[in-house]
Amino acid sequence: MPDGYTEEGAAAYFALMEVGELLKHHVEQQFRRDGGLSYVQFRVLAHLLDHDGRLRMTDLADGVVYSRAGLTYQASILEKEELITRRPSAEDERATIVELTNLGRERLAAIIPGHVALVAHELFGQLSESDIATMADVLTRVRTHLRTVPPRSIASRRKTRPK
Amino acid sequence: MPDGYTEEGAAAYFALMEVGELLKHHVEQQFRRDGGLSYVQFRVLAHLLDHDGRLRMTDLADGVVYSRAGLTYQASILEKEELITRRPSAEDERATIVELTNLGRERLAAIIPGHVALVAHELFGQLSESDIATMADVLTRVRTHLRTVPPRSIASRRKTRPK
DNA sequence: TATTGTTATACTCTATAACTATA
DNA sequence: TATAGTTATAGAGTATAACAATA
Repeated sequence: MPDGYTEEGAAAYFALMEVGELLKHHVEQQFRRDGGLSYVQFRVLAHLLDHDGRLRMTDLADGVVYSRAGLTYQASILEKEELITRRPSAEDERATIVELTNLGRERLAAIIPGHVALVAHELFGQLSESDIATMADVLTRVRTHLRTVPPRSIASRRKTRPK
Repeated sequence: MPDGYTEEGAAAYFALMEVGELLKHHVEQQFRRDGGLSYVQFRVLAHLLDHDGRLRMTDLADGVVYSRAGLTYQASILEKEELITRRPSAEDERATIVELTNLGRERLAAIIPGHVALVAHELFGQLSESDIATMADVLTRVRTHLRTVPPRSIASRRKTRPK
């Protein structure tokens, strides 16, 4: 058995996974209630907002960690609701530029305050500032480690089980 | 804005959610590879193992946090693979007792060592013992807080948005 | 040839509602 | 009446492979 496996480690792992799931469930409901968006859809819009409101499909797919086909599916829904637009890129005509519309920004604005309040209540509710600081530090390190894998949009290049 | 929202808090939240997702993705692949089970299916079997190998459907659904209908779907798959059995309860003939078979135990045994190794590597890899202790403490507290909601198997009783 | 994005398709998972049987 | 479980069904999300267009 590799070292690192302890009762406390197991407790941390189980709690981490369950907290992630429960929190996601709460957040999903809030997204749906306040903005009629699914979890993924919110993330797509939020990621656009974080990148000046425009990104290429592939970059957006990598950012939100989805396959390009999966993003095309979500993008067509969001486009139908006029929360984003899609148009060919001027520099590279293969590429599609996704752009957040004003309606998309409004939708985010309708969701974000409640989202912040929810997380503040559910997650930070009973935690001290030093707890939060430790969590941020520790989890950021783990995330960096976990990210050491190729993005999914080029997953077809992997060599495992080509079948 | 509610207090509790800080840059560090946001960092902790985003990292928490992403770590949960990435870790789940890695773990899912390992379950599939080493035992041909999905994430949920593993959890169903593992939850049974944690309860002397037998539980009623409803209790199993609550334990794994799924609707009864969803569990019936998974149970029929697991039963077909002979990893569990289902039979009516003797005390309450409405109830179904789910029982882990030897094959089910073997399947778990084929998965668990790799699972432990994976988590030890991916999650605990670069964390100190005190980091882990803090995580266990903090996240257990949050989990307790988040669990303050009725289990999903009786979700039909809620009074919000009866529609 | 490689890359971008879309389409077609199939599959997994989940939830709702209707139903049966038992308490 | 209420509870346990199943079934039917519908919907969301994801992945794979094949494809067209462009680099």
